[in-house]
Amino acid sequence: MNQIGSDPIRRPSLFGEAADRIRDMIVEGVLPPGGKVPERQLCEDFGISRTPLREALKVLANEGLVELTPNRGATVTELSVEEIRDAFQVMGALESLSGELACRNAGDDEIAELRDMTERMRVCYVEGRLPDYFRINRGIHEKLLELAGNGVLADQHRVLNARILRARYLSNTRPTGWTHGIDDHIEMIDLLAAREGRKLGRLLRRHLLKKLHVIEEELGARRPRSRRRRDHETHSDSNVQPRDQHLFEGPG
Amino acid sequence: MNQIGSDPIRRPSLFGEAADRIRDMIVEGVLPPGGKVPERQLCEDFGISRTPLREALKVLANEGLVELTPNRGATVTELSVEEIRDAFQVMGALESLSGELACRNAGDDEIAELRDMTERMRVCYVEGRLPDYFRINRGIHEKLLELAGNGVLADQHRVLNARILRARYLSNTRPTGWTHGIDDHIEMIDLLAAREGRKLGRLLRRHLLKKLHVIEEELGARRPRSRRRRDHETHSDSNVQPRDQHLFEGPG
DNA sequence: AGAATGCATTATGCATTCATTTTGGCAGCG
DNA sequence: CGCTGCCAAAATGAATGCATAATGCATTCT
Repeated sequence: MNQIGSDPIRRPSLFGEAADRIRDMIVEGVLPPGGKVPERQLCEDFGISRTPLREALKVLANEGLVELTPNRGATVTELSVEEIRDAFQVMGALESLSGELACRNAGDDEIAELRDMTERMRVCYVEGRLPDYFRINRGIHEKLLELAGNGVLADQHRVLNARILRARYLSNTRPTGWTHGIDDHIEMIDLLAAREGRKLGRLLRRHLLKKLHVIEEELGARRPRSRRRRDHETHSDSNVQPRDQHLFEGPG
Repeated sequence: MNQIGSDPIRRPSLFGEAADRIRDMIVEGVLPPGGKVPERQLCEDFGISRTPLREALKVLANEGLVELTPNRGATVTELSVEEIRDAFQVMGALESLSGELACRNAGDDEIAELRDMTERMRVCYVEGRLPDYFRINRGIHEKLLELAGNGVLADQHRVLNARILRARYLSNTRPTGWTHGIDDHIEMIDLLAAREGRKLGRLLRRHLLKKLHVIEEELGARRPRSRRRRDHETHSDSNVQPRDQHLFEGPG
């Protein structure tokens, strides 16, 4: 995320900080889905007045993390299985584009750097160091996004990422089906080096879909903690929506 | 955009209205790119105080329409050729997904409705009624988005649409190269009826890219009214970035 | 004379205050 | 015994006030 020059913009603005912190609290589940956002409480915790905090809430509402109901304050948006699926579908499209663009813009040195990161991630994988694994994994995807060189894409990705990370924290990510990630990432580098933009895009999409299915199984196993009374959406725990599989795999 | 029940949420909130109005003013060019947002002035015009208006500005900043610099207020973000290209690339990915999902969810009646809309649009085309043409055109894309049944996608689309509409108003959209739209739309319906999701997705992407090229030519012809001193981005007016063409057309 | 500096004005960010709505509880009634 | 309407307390939305940083201009120094 390098700017052109040295950071010309800093933001010690209270509302920006408040937005970041509340966003983190929502992502990490400190503020649970469906719960009210304690405006007064947060004001005291952050040591700020209501004005900047309310400005932050407006932004978060626009990002889809909280819901503002007139005269009834802010509540953290629910995390339905459908919304998680929706978010992953969109993220798949964004990452696909990210991969295609990265294929065009990446230099050999940057590809080498990514290959190195992938190798390091693989080591973390075999050594079972999850935090480092996730950190490098995130770094790789961010690097691809940076290589894409599309600011608008970066914006959309960042906003959507918050909504998706919520799902991860919600399902508490036990490393189920955690195995597929490595193979995909190795293939990513090869496709990137071969400048196979469209194939890389499709791979990124499938990669993301796998993550979705892992989370769906997690949530299906431990039962979606909300609105499961919508029983017309028969969520059979064994076979989770193969139609999406078909949709995204598609004909090669 | 039908909700499930009757609209449970309305928002007579001042900040929401202010955000919408300022957004429109920016999109329509009333507030020119690079210009300052006259906070005081708008407060008087809207008959509201500074608080809700400032909240609206925070939201618009998050949408990328204005830029907030600490202690120096809000300025309308510049519209560089690069950003327009970026926005269209992302929009291409979103509409592509929209088409794929719509292919899965559309019922025969809805396809018939879309075919009817397309036909009416074609009539407006041959009769040269531009406003109606654009209105129906927009309606078709919105209908596809609705059929996609992905709320997150709808959100992202709506936000990005504002940034893209700015470009259209900026280039003042003379109907240059205006002809291709019809053929594409007829093909869309056929692909939709044939449930060719991926092909429809690719078509929507190409369709959007055509629009981009039209705008790029408009802007290239009448010279990008800002920051053209960045001459390392050689914008040859004749041949506008064929690499994107290749990127998005791709191998069938 | 041109440029730099200090002062006054303005605008911005945040805190505080005010009006309105919602909510919880209680009394009255069915 | 349960339900409805009313009242008080809390909370929310918006307006205003205040301290600080930025802008414009006049003065002064070189």
